[in-house]
Amino acid sequence: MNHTLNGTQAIDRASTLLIHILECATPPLPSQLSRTFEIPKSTTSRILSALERQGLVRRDRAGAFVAGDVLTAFARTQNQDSVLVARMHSALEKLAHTTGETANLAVASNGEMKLIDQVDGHYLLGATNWVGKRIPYHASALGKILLAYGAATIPMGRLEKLTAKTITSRPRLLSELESVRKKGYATITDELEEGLVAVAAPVRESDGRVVGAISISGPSPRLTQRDLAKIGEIIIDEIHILQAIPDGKIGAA
Amino acid sequence: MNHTLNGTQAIDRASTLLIHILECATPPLPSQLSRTFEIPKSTTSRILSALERQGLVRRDRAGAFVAGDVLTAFARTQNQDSVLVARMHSALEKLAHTTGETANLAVASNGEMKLIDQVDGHYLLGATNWVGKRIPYHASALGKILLAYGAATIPMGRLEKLTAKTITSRPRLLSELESVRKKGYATITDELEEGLVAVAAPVRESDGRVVGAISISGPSPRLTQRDLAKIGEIIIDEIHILQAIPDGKIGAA
DNA sequence: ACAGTGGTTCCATATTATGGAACACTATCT
DNA sequence: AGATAGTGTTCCATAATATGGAACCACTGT
Repeated sequence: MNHTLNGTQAIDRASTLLIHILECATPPLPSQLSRTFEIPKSTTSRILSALERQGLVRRDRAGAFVAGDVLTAFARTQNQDSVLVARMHSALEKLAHTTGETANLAVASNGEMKLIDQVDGHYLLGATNWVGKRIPYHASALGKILLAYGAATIPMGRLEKLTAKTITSRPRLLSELESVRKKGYATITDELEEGLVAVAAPVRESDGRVVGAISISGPSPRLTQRDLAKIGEIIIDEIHILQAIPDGKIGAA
Repeated sequence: MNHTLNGTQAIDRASTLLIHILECATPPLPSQLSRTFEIPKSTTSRILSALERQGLVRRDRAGAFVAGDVLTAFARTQNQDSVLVARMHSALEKLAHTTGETANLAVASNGEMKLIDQVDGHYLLGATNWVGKRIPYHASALGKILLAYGAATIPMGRLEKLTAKTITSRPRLLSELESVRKKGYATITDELEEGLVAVAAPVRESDGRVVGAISISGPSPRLTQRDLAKIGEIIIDEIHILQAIPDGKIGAA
């Protein structure tokens, strides 16, 4: 009975059960899981015990399985974005309006950058919708900010070369980050995509921690290096104004 | 070389890797995982491929591992609470003020009820902090509401008997839910804890879907059945008033 | 009291996961 | 350029490990 070609029957079964538990609206009992996936009672029980021991699943009062603490904790870390979006959206709008270019808000999320809000400028040629896209740290203005201020760490492994101008050497990236910290803003020129330039500045939590970044990006013919520098300062000012407003803690759990 | 006493080496190793990936700030490469957990390269690679195939993990551009789509989707479903808390907090405050008793807000979350906000009344004897506590559907007023209006489904397995008065028979629970729908509110009397009574009413999304419930609870000597009925109506009114206010969509991603 | 359902533990069995070796690829150093 | 070190994947013989039937408890509801 060679079901799977590769040697991962146990892990495949465990994963299937785990995923089903996560996606199921009403927590399944061991017996149901056993029947649904045609895995013998005893095996099902053993797998679930293992997952439970690791904290990936948990039993509710009735013995049915729900997501475990490890996963709920993970979920919490993922979704602290909406507050930031709400707080910064007006800044994005104002920046997009005054510059005419596209404004973006990004946060560092588990290794990759997450773009969580965008306001388009009034030009026809401009950045397309980036929200949800995955963009590498080292080739974007937003990413350089997050790296420079410790909101993210330089990823392991190769630094992917996206264009001829992309920074792929670690020493060069480090010195670039140093200069970002000196200026207070970060720029890219053709490093992410040919003809695309951008400038970004940090968004801070009330305790000073950098938790995100805001950028303005557009085509290089329209934005000179001088423009970028000027816009960099404008972004910084705009964020400062917003952050002067005290915001009480919202929400409970 | 019998490492584990139970027969779950593969699952244990896979879980360990998965959890490490979720908790790691910077995504680990296969080689690092292999070294950290002293699992041979080949085995590590095979396990990671299996997890990737299932969508539990994903590779970033550099080949390092981050949480997969299944898990990020799960995270999204978990945290849509904060909006509701923000919208309903003032209602809780008003209810706690007018009744003097403790007000709670709950949502249905993956099988178990999640209490996400609470405002205490002015009595010294009252409900303690419930936020974060896990309370079964069938023995709480909030839970009965969520069940009655389809925001949650009756859990599989036994209905735990918490006190002598807890409803533990499924037919009885069904008829109770029927009567809840007739009245528009739900009550409990000594069913969750001896001497504790509560009344709850549904919170609806703009499309009419019930997504949560608000309750008032206190000691039975202070709240008669008549009081509960009256408060039930008050809660319903209060929620109606708030929900008349239109709320624009917030946030982007 | 008894049948029925659900869950866990046990243990002999062989299926399945294991890990060393060989291979392929890329960047860094000389 | 050529050499080297570090990484990731595939292959395959081996035995360690996961498997699942059966026995055993525990609990309801009839």
